[in-house]
Amino acid sequence: MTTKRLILVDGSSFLFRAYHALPPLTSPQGLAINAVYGVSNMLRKMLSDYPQDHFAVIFDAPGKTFRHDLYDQYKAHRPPMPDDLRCQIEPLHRLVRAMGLPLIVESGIEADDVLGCLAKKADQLGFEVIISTGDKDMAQLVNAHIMLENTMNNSRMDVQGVIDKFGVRPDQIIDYLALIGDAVDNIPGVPKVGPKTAAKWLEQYESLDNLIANADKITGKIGENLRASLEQLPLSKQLTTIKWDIDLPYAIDDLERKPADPTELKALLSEFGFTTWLKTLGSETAAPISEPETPPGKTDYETVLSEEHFERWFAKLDNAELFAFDTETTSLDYSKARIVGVSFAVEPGHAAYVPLAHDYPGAPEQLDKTRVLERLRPLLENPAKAKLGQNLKYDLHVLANEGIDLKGVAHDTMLESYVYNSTATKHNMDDLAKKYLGVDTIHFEDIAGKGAKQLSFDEIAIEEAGPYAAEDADITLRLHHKLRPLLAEHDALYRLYADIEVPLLSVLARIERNGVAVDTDMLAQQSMELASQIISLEHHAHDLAGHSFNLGSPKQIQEILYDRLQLPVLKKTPKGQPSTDESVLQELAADYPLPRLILEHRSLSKLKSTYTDKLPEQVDPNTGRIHTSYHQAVAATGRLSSSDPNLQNIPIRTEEGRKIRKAFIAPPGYKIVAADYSQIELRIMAHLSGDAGLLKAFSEGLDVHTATAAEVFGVAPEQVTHDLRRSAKAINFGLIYGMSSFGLAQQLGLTRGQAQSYIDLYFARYPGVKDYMDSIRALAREQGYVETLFGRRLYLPDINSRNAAQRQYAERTAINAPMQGTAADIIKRAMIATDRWLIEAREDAKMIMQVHDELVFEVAKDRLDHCMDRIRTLMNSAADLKVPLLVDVGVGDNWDEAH
DNA sequence: CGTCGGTCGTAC
DNA sequence: GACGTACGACCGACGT
Repeated sequence: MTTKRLILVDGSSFLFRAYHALPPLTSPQGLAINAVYGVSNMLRKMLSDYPQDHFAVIFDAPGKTFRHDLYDQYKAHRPPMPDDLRCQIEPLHRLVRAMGLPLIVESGIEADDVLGCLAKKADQLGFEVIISTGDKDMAQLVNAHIMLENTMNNSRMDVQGVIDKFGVRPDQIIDYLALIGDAVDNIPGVPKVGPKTAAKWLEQYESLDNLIANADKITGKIGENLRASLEQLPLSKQLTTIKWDIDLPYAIDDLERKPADPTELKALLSEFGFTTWLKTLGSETAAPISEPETPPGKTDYETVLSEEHFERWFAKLDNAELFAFDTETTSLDYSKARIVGVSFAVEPGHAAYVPLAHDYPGAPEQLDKTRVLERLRPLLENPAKAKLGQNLKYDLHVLANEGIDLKGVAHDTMLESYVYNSTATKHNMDDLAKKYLGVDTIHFEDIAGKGAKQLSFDEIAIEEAGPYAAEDADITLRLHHKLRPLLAEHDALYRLYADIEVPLLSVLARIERNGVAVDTDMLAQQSMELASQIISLEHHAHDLAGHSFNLGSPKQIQEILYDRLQLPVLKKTPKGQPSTDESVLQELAADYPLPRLILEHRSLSKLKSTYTDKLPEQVDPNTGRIHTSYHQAVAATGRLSSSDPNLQNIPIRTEEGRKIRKAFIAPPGYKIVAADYSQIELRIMAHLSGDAGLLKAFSEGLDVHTATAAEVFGVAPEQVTHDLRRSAKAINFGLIYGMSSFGLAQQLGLTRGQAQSYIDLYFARYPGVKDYMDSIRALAREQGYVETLFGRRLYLPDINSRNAAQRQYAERTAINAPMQGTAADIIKRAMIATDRWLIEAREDAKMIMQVHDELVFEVAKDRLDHCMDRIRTLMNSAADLKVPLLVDVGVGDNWDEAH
C-alpha cells in the first residue's frame, strides 16, 4: 500500500519570483504575461513530476491580515505591487482552474498560513506533504512527513536538508527567523545578528526563550544588541510564526486534480500567446489519474491500402495527444533495416497497419512508401507531438535510415517495464503482453517461420502481417496505459524513467550511429601473427601429449590432464567435472609443462576468434566503422550492455590484448578522448556508508588502495609495498561484490582464516562500511528490494529464501547493486548532459562509446583543450556526492593511447 | 543442420 | 557453495 501524498504549491511566492526572474514578455494583446508564463511552466513540471497526487495551489488574497493587527509596521516598507504584476494574478488564477487544479485564495489569511494549516492537517491524516515554495520561512513546517521543494531550482529539503542549510532544526526556524528579522517584511531582528550568529546561539541555547533567559551571558556589542531587543523579540517571533491552527473549510481528500478543461485551456493559452504549450496540449493534459482499464474484448485492426483510409488515420494521429507507433522492417540489425510498413494506435483495441514495401508474388498494390513517409515526416519530426513505442531506439534508427529525424520521444514501454521492475520479466513485447495484459500475442515466428527458411517481413503476406503489426502498436499503447500508472506510484522511479532512461534512448541511438573507426589492416596483421603462434603452440602441445587433440576443447583437455597424465584435481566445475579453468591451470603450470601451453593457447585464440578475426567482419561497409548496439533494459542493476560487437569487453589488462585497442582509431584531423571515473564504485561506497576513514581518503585525494593497505596492515602509506597494495585492492573490490573470506582467500592465495582476519581488520578500520553492509542487508530483507542513490530499485525475492545459497546470492546482490547501479545512474546522467552540450554547442566532436565508467569521444584536434575541459566538468557534476567525483581524461590517436 | 547447456574468458 | 554485472566463442550432445 502506498502513502497518499499532497502537493501544495505556494503560488504567491512563485508569482513574485517568476515576475522578477523573467524578461517582460507580453501576450498577443500586449499585456504583461511573464509571471503567468513562469508559474505555469513550474506547475506543468509539478504535474508531470507528481501525476498521481493530491494537489492545491495557494495564493495570497489582497487586504490586511492578523499580522497587520499585531504590528502596524508589518510589510510597511514593501513597495506596492507593480501594476504589470497585479494584472497577471487574475489570468493566472483562471489558468490554474482550467488546468484542473484546486485553487485556494483565502481573504484575511496569508498564503503561508493556509499552506501551514493544510500541511499539518494532511500530515495528521497520514499524508506525505510536499510544499513547493521559494520562501525560506516555510522551513519551520518541515518534519518527517512534510518536505519543501523549490521547483524553480529543483532543490528539495527534508529535516536534514533544513539542518544542512540553516544550521538549525525545523522546530528552531521560528526563533532563528525572529533573531535575524526580515527587511522585506519589515520584521525587526537583533541588529548585527545574521544567519551565522543566530544558528550559533540556537545551537548553544536550543531555543529563543532560553537564549533570552541567558541574555546576560552574551558578551560584547552583540550581547548589548540582544539585550536591547528583548522586548521586541516576542513580537518578531509571533510575526514569523506560521499559524497552522486555523480551521479551513477544505477536506484534504477533496484536493484532487480534476481533468483539465480543454476548451477553456486552449482559449487561455491562445489568449496568452503560449503557442508551444498549445501545440503540446495533448500529452500535457492527459488524464492525471490512471487511464481507465479498457481491456478490449474484441480488437479492431485495420490494414491501410488507400489514400482516403490513410488520411483518416493521419488526422487521428495529428489530433492525438499521444500515439503508439511501430515500424516493420527487413532486418533486426538496425543499420541494415529498411521500412516495410508502419503501424499506429491511438486508443486501446484500435490500430492500423500501413504496408509500404511488401514484395512477394501476388502482393497487392500498396501506398507509395516515399509519399507516405513524407506525409508523416512533419508529425514524426515534431518534438511537440508525443510518441510512444516499444524499444523506440530501434525505430529511431529505422526512420533515420529513411532520412527521418524522429522527435517527441515521450514514452517507451520497454523502459517503463525495466524501471518498474528490472528482473520480473524480460522486456520484450511478447513477454510484457503476457505478464501485464494477460494477452498472448502473435509471435514473429508464427507468421515468418523460423530457421533458415524464415521469411523477411517484406515477404510476409499482408493479410498475415497486418494483424501482427497492428497488434504491436495496440499492445504497446495498452502496456503504456498499464505501466505508466504503476511507475507513477513511486515518483523516484518515474523520475528515473522520465529524466534519465527516456532521454538516454536518443543519446544511445546517436552513439550507435556515430560508430567507431577501426584499423582493419592492423587487426588482420594481428590475426596472422596470432595464427602462427597458435599453430606453434598446438604442435608443441601435441608433442607433449603424445597425440593430436583439440586445444580448444575443455573436455579433451580434461581427459588428457586428469585421466592420462593423472594430474591432481584442484577444483571442479559446477557440474562436478574436474575444472581446467585459468586458476587451475595456473597452479598446475608450476609443476607441469602442458598447462602453461594450454593457457597461452587459450589466451591467444580468445584474442583471435573474439576480437582480431571478428571485429573486421563487423565493420559497416557504408560507413567504414563499427556500430555496436547498446541495450538499455538488460542488466538488472541499471548498467548498459553492448553487443554485436560487445565493445565493453575489449581487452586492456595484458600487453597482448591492449594491441587490439590500438586498432580503435580516430580519423584524420581527430583524436580519441577517453574520460573515465576514477574508482567510482568505491567513492559511492564512501558516500553511501558515510565512513569517515574512506571519506577522508578520497577527500584528501589519496590512492585508495594504498590508503586501505596502510590502515589494514598498520603501516605508513609510504611503506605500503606492491604486494600489500595488491591485497588491499582485492579487499576493496571484494567488498563491492559482497565478498566472503573464501573468495578473498582464493583471490590472494591465503588460507580462509588469514583472509577472514584481513576482513575483520578492514571492518575494524572502516566501521562505517561494516555498518552500511549490515544495514543494507537488513533493509533488503525488510523491504524486499534495494535502491540506488537515484531511486532505481532492484527487487530481491530470494533475500529471505530458506535455501542458503540462494539467500546468500541475493545478499551479495543487495550489497553490490546499489553501488553498481548508482554508478550506472551517474554516468547515464553524464551522457545526457554531454550529448546535450555537444548538440547545442555544435561541437566538432562525437560521443562514440560507453564502457560502464568511461566515455569515449572523437574530437577535432583544434577543439581538444576545450572539449576535454567540458567533458571533465560535465562528468564531474553528474552527481553531488560526499566525495569528489574524479575524472581522468586522456587523449591519443587510438583508444589505447587515450588511457 | 540448428539449438542449447556447459565451460571458459574478456571487460568494469 | 563460496565475488557482482554483462557478451560471446567454442564444444559437443541432442533433436529434426
